[in-house]
Amino acid sequence: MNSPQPERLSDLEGAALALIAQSGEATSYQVAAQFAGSPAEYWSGSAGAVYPMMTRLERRGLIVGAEGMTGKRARTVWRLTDQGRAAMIAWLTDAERASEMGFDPLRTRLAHLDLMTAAQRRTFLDGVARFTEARRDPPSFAEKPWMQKVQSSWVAARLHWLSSIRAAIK
Amino acid sequence: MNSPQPERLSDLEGAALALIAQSGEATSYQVAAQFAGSPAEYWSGSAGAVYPMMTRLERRGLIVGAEGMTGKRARTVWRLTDQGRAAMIAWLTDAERASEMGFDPLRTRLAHLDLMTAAQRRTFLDGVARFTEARRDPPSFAEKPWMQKVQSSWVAARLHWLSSIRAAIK
DNA sequence: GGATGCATGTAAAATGTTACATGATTTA
DNA sequence: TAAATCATGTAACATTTTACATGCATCC
Repeated sequence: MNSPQPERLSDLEGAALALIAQSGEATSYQVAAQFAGSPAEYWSGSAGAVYPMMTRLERRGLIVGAEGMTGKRARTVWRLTDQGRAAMIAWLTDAERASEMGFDPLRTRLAHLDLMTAAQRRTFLDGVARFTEARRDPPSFAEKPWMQKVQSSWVAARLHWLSSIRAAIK
Repeated sequence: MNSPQPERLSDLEGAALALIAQSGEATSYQVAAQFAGSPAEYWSGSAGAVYPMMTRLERRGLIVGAEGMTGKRARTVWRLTDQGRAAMIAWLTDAERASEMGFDPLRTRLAHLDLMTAAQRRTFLDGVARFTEARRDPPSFAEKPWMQKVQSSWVAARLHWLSSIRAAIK
């Protein structure tokens, strides 16, 4: 008796709605800039992905745009509709989805550690540990001090994982 | 003085070459089945992604196909060329790429924990811990016992990360 | 011997990347 | 005021998803 099944949000869409919710409103450019500035390289934040996505979200009734001006320049400022907020919260609190493994470039490679020579393996694992360590303090998070903690404990957990692996293949 | 720049492999392509290297040869179907059977839902292993990718890899000279038969059915069996093996090893041993954050559905949501009510937050974090715990022993890895260890220590690291987060937001 | 699932694909549509265009604003 | 950068997009292209087609093998 309710509408056909309001297609579930992709993670890019969910994250975009969440970003709008954070400040109440945002332009496509601002959303794209947030993605681009994330420490996760996965989120490219390219205009070609974000601008069309926003008009899709509008068509689905999840956001509404207000035509505005920055100086002499036209622009659209997006806000969540009630539907959009509900969809965002459903996406955000989906614990099952949140526990999926996602895409992990390290894990993908670990599955093929046996294709490396012993020397390559050593160099590789050392290198990964060094690069991971360097991520402890990325240049973001000015306004979210607790995200600093999320980040640094992510690094700690990864380094711990790496040493378990070293021990296991020894 | 060397060729234009042999475009770098995507992670899907790198992983496909590595899968072929594991057994020496494989059909597109077998590669797709490996992706589909992975505990990481990210790798869909759909035919529409894998079959065309294999012909792309062939055009790039990284694999060669031998026309064969299963009973009365035609099929193509792929093997790595020397170039393909070199490209695969370069992809596999790239420590910098391996240390990227990739796409993590949990981390993406943690960045917006402040949009949840306290009760939602509790339910969410409990749920994630339960679902993560359940991944300790996935039904794969028959022939790679050490991957079992990689998996279980991944779970341990994640649970540890989760409890750091709980402590931080308390 | 019909239904179900395995194996090999292709086609249409959605999504994302890369590259460009264009005007406004800031900076040197 | 010229050059650089910010802001707002669009277009062409590549990739991936979803859905379908088709023939073989197996099982009931």
